[in-house]
Amino acid sequence: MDFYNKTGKMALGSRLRRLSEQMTEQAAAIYDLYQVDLQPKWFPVFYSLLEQEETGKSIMDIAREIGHTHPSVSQIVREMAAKGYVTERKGETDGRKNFVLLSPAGQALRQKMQVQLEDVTTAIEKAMNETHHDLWKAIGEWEFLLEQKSLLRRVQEEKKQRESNEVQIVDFLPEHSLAFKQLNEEWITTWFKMEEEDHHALDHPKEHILDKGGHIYMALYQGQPVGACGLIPMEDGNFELAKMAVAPSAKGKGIGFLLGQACIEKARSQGAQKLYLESNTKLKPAISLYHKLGFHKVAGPPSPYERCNIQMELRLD
Amino acid sequence: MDFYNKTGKMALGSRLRRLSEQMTEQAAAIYDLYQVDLQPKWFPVFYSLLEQEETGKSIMDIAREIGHTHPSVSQIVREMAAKGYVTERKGETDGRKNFVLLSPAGQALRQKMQVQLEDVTTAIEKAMNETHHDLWKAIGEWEFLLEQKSLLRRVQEEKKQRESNEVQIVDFLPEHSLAFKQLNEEWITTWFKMEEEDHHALDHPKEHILDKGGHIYMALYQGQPVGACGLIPMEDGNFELAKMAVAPSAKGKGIGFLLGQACIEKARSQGAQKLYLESNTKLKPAISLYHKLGFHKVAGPPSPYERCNIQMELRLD
DNA sequence: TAAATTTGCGTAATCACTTACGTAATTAAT
DNA sequence: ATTAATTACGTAAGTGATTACGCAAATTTA
Repeated sequence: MDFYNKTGKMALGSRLRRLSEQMTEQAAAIYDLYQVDLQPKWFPVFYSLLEQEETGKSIMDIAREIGHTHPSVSQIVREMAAKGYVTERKGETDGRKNFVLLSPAGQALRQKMQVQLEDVTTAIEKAMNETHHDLWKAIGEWEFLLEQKSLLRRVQEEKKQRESNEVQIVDFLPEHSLAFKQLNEEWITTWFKMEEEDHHALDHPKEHILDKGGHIYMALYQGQPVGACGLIPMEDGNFELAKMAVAPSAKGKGIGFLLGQACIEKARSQGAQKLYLESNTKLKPAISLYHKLGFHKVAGPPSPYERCNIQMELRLD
Repeated sequence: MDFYNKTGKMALGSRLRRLSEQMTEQAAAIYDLYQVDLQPKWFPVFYSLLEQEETGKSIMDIAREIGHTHPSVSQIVREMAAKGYVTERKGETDGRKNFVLLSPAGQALRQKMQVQLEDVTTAIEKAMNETHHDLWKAIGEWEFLLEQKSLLRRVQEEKKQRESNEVQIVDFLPEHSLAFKQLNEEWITTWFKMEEEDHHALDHPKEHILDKGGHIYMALYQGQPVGACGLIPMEDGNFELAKMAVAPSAKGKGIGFLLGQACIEKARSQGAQKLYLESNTKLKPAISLYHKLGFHKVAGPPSPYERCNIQMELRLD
């Protein structure tokens, strides 16, 4: 297929499907050649039953083993039973189960298939010797890769990384005032309600944060402010990380992490030894972000905010 | 999938199918992630249309390019047209054709997909870097292999070779008399009718062939006689290859070839310089077997057999 | 120039799976 | 000891491809 040389890797799925369909079609002809009355789709079930257990295997056992869904196995078993190759038996201790066993006729098929399986195996192995890249092993590796981390997850990570490269962390400017307020109001009102303290800091960031020796970083994505985070000086010379907010529409770009990193660096450069923060355990993603940044839970001084039920800190030395 | 480590290579088809199904499922989720309103199955068609030709592409053009059947393309195009991503136009010079073109809406999708395609490609390429065996290239190689020679053909060859190892070529014994006659009668009566000469040779092989210095080989498969072939001395000191017969049930085991080889060797050891035979062009497989054995067409002396319309010979020196 | 064959493509049926859903049996939680 | 959740499995419907078939247009052959 020349076509797939042009599309590139993203057509991997389509390409695989085409190849597998070709092979299944050939398989049917091969069963014919050996006059084995077995449909290719039965093969995994049949093979699973060869490993004979006295009591047979339940539908779910087989499904799990061969990696199909149970309705698929159920249907295949019904078809095989109609041909007399398997017998079904209700579970004695567990009445829901349906134990499937190869019948004598099924056992006879096994004999007949023996030669076929050998021929097919040699044919495929000979073909494989003509290739440089081992399809069999490659499939195995991909099954493993996808089990570890789905393709979706892999693409999500790629997206996140690309987008976070497009995120700029900049110092707060007067023109960010409105965005700073809105971003914070948004998350506070979705989870809690605005408190007295919030209004002070959000309406007058210059007076309440910057002029007191604090700092504010803004995150810009495609030029638009989509995140904010403040450093507020504490009495002991350290800083509190506060007013961290990211627009919901800009989630998944690693913006919180970038803002956090910027703040940590700033605090360190200001000679702080610790970074402190207050949050709420309801905010799971936030807490896990703080963990990722290196914060850990501490028992701190009482907070002026009602919504605070967890306090964390990060040692900078 | 542990299971497929037990089944061995013959489950290659089943295994491929499972992997491709997993990937297609993931693909759908990925389109969702980028909010691209495109079904994974549309991808090959869509991609083919990106390579824009002013006039569009006909259904068959697309089908051939992406390696699907035309009904599949036809249906996908219908679905895409319903969403407004493509426009259809009847052929002007050829009224049967249906030219498909990406609509402006389709063009817009292309823009939107650009980033997604890049992310997916990098994700897959990164995953591929974690593997030792290149799935992409392996698939390409297999597509090529199967195009050259189908899996069925490969298995057939394997079967033939294995079975021909189980074929024994033995000298004629009195106990083979009946088989010798029946094997020959069978093919003669299916194609022609028995002639005077046939009865002589088949009823009394000893007198008409062996005692005159000729020779007969029998082919045994699983102990049963399934083929025969005679060498009849000619006046010029050479031999005629005749009475070659193989049971229809034993076709495809290379028996004819083995019998032919045995006869050729015998003739050579008897000091013959040429081997001669008479046949009929209706018997295509036989003629091609003779060619494979090295015979070529000649104009020989008139034959006593009515059914003879081709004469061949093989030089032994 | 008429008849036969080939080609393009749409519709319907089929295939080998899947999800969705329902029922009954078993196990866990309150 | 109920109630709730889980598990086993069957049936029905859906999915993305395929073959089978039929019609009409175009091309080849007689």
